[in-house]
Amino acid sequence: MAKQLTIGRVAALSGVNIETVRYYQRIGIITEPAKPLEGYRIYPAETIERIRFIKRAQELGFSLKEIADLLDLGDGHCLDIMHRAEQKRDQIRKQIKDLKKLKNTLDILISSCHSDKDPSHCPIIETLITK
Amino acid sequence: MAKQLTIGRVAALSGVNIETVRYYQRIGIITEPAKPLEGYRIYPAETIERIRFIKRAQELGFSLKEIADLLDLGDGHCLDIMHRAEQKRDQIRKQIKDLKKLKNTLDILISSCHSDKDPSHCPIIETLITK
DNA sequence: CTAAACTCTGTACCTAAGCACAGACTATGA
DNA sequence: TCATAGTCTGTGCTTAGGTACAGAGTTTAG
Repeated sequence: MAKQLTIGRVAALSGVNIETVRYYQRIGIITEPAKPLEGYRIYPAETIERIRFIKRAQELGFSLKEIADLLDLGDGHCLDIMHRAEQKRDQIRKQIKDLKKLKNTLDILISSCHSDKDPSHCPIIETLITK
Repeated sequence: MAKQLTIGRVAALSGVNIETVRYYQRIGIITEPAKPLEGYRIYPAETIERIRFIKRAQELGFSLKEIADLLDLGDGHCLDIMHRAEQKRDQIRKQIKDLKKLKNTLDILISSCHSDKDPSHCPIIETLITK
């Protein structure tokens, strides 16, 4: 019998831990094949594609929940998908903005240390305490 | 008897949930006063300052673990504190860089949708599937 | 004095994205 | 044939930062 796609092979071929495959099944983001009366479950090759899809979408910053939505959209209209991507981009934009503000604050605090010559008095701690 | 600082007042005055105070005690980031033989625990006023410190440091992007370290540094040298702040700034810098890259990728994908006139074929899905 | 409000203690739950493992079963290679 | 390796099922643990009780005791305001 030719090598069938059991769960371990699916995991190896898609580059994830076997428990991750099971986890994806539990949360319903991939389908668990029916268990044959004897032997192990056999997976269709598309499962591997699907897991790779999930992993790449994760790299784009999508959560598994969001990816589930994307997958439900299935062969939906390009406009829908684009809309999700735009929302995600807006989220990321906002995150970048917040982080820049944070960095700015830290920059100011750090440079106030540089200009301070007394080692026992720290402008950062000062700022954290009084406000 | 004048109003004593019980846990509920500490929480109210420092602007956090009462359970948050208990949580901070559990993880050892603030000290739980000894329980008197009768009555409730009474907190020193410094506890309020400490919680405010923690909250402000959180706003600067520090985790509770990192804040615990900061607090352990106590009246440490300004240079040490500055060093922590610099490390945090570097982390944030990297985060910003990663997010920008992500945004860039999304920008490209989104604009490829705009230029595509077939609604049943989506360049984003295409990109996620094939790679 | 009594009811309402508060505290204490311990435990369980939440999200997100998995990882670990025990015990039973099954398949495969030599 | 038999050891090794893989699968199945169920459950519990992880990080981070909390929140949400229940049930018992305590304090306080009216």
